[in-house]
Amino acid sequence: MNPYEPNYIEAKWQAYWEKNKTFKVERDSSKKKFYLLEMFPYPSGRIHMGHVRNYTIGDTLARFKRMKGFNVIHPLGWDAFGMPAENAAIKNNTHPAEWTFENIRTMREQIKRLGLSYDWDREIATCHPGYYKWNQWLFLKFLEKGIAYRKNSTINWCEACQTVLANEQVVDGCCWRCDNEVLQKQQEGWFFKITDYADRLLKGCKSLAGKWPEQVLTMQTNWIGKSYGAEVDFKIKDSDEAIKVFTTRPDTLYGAMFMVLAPEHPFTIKLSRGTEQESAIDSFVKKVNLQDTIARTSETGEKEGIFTGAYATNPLTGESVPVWTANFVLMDYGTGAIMSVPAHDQRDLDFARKYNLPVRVVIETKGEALDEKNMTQAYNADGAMIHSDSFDGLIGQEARSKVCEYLEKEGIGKATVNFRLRDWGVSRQRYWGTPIPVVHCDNCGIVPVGYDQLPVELPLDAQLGEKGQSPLHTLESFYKTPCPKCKAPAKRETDTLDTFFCSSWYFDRYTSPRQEDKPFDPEDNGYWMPVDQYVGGIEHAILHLLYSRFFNLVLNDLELTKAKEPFDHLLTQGMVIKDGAKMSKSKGNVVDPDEIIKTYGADTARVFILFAAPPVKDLEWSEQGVEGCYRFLKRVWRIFSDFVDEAKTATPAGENFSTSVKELKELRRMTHITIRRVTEDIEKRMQFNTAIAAIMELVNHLYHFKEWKESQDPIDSAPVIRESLEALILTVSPFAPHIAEEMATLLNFSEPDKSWPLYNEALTQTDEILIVLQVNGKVRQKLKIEAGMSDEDLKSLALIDPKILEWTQDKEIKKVIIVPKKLVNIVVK
RNA sequence: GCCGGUGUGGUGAAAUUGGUAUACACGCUAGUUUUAGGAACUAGUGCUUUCGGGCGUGGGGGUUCGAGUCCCUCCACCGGCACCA
Repeated sequence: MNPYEPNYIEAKWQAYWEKNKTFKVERDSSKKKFYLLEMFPYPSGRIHMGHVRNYTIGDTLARFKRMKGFNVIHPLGWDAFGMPAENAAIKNNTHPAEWTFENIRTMREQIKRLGLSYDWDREIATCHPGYYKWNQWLFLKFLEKGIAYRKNSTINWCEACQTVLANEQVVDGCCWRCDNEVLQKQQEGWFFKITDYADRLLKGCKSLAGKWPEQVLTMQTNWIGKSYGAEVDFKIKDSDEAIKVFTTRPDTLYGAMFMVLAPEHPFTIKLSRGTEQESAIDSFVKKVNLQDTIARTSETGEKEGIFTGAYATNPLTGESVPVWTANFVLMDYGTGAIMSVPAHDQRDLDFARKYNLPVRVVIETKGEALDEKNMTQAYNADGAMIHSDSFDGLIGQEARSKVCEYLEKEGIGKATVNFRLRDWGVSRQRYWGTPIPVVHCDNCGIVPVGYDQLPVELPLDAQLGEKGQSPLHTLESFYKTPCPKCKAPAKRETDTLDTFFCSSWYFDRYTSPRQEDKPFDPEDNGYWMPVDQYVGGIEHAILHLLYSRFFNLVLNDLELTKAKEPFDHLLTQGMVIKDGAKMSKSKGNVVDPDEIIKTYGADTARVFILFAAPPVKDLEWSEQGVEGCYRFLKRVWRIFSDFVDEAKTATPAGENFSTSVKELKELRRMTHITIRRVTEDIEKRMQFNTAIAAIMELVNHLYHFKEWKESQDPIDSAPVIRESLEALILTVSPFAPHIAEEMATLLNFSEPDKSWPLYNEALTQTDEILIVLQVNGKVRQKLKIEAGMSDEDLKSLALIDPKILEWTQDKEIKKVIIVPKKLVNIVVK
């Protein structure tokens, strides 16, 4: 037979799959569905190893589930709007659309060379009007529902990208995309009320426990940042107004010795008027405003503050407390004002010491009593309340509840919760995105574009500004439009939507990608959703994965979708590493997938990527490792070739087959053990590296079997060999589908033969089992015994074993522990 | 600081329920074959040893007949959050 020629085999099968639309699926309520999805790529130019890893993991699972009889939907599309297209367009003097579609063409071909089982009829590109029309449609629904709203606020601005960024898109004070420093600016824009969904998003996190990586759930939980506490009113002296504070420690209220307002708090300026602090406050506020927010909110930043000149009343002690303002209090968390309890909060203590403010201990410590005058470490653990009137003695949660009850009764406060999560800013001052479908009219204000007027098309004849400014702002033919309501001349919104909008529901669109009258068909969506298994990088732990969960809840409320969560199971794959660093162009350590495919074939690339590390771990690229996998596939091909003639016409050994030849029994056992191991490794553990290792062992065994057979008089082994080869082909097929298809054809498989093989438990058993004999927990002997031997017989056998006797003679046997089918441990003294 | 994760041969890794530590692969060594290189095949490969054995899963301690696995503690590295009241 011919040598293994991956290029020939792979081209042949890829053409076959394409021509026959092998992986096209339709809704079929008689079949159990499985939705397998990988995070869709940004068409950046060419695919990289990270993509290959992502899609290989997904494809292996998709193929496995298909063989298991599921109706598997496995789509791919393009996250096609976004900045890089604009940057490339400016650099190469082309148009973002041209650049994007050219990249899609290139990457699509590359992806096809990997032999991935996609239903290409469901392909989408988010920059296509047929897709973004529905972005706009959804935006209008959000507007109607009050989820989308406009406000003027402090926003994150990236000067390099010339656009606003959402909080989730600021990483360490820098732009997530270009890594330039992010500035704060006052600007009006569109926001989504993700904060309204904070609690439901949090509850969802709990429901996903065990199905999503714990790390991702923890990150989302922290990002949402729910804290339980109380809102308390501190009456301003000589005024009817009160300052509202949020605290997580109402049990320390008796120790609140002063208050601190954020410099931006309206009361900061207001309270200082008419006091001697007036001008000092003005210059302090000005100074803090000039401070960079990132530096201001870093823990190492110097705490600076100043007295406002005003006093308020501690509602429980009735004492007058001075009201300060300081740079470390943030306007957008809680109420923008805090009560300071220096004895029980480190920041407050540092501040009190710096400005000589009083300290009072109101929580009893476990160890040494605190020294109010000299303490430098605040005591922030729970403890019994002291110096707190009738509350004395109450501890922790109970203390906090009792204080809240009292506050509520007196009408001066209440128990409340606070979130760290902020609303999602979605306006982008960019060109290559979804136009926001509203019109600004001098008479009518903000007017939504009619549903029948969608899509508001992105003009393709626009010229990008030199610095990347969006041409929409200056393109009259785009923005000049009559008001949809009063028909007077008006101006279209020229900002576009954050591209994360597109990726927040694309998985819904896949369920009916060509639907023309709605974003997707509810029946299709109800059948296919949720995504059963989502595969992607951890970098979207918060961004895309949180936004999508939020969208899904809104779509639930709009009665467009039913699934409670969009992604039932999530697998976050590790990075691809070479020479100790993530593969990247800037590090110059990239390996081109095309080159690997050309040299070794896609099957080798796939097997290596799955074999080198479990999916969740980082994967170290190794050319030698790739060669090892190539060698493995060549070994598979060769052993198959050696046996194919004998096996071609045979009926595989089945239930009723029996033989007394030890080697044949052993090969059958190996075959069935392999099926079991591979099945469980894929299905229960998603550990493809050990699944492939198991197949390697089967192949090694087949070589040994062949060697044995050649040294014997001819025997009829065809049914057993056939059974083994079938198992080999089928178990290897999710990993290396091309070689598997080729071998299946050479063995004349029929379609039903291609379903996932079952193992026979009885055949995985041996007649003889190996028992480990231990003395005091140390291995001293290994014994082969008959499988049916009783514990008693085994014990006697162990005790008279000469090797064991060497260790037990002259010693008292205290105990003998027998673990069935595994070991005997003799405890001596 | 808080939360989460990781730590096993020369290397990537395995050990699923507390039961033979290092499966599978890479590399290396020797051999067969080959004009050579390569490839393929065979054997060996944790450390140590007085050849009985002893030691060995980041360090220390504990529970147990038995610990890579459970508990305590410390160290190193990675990731996230962080003046969040």
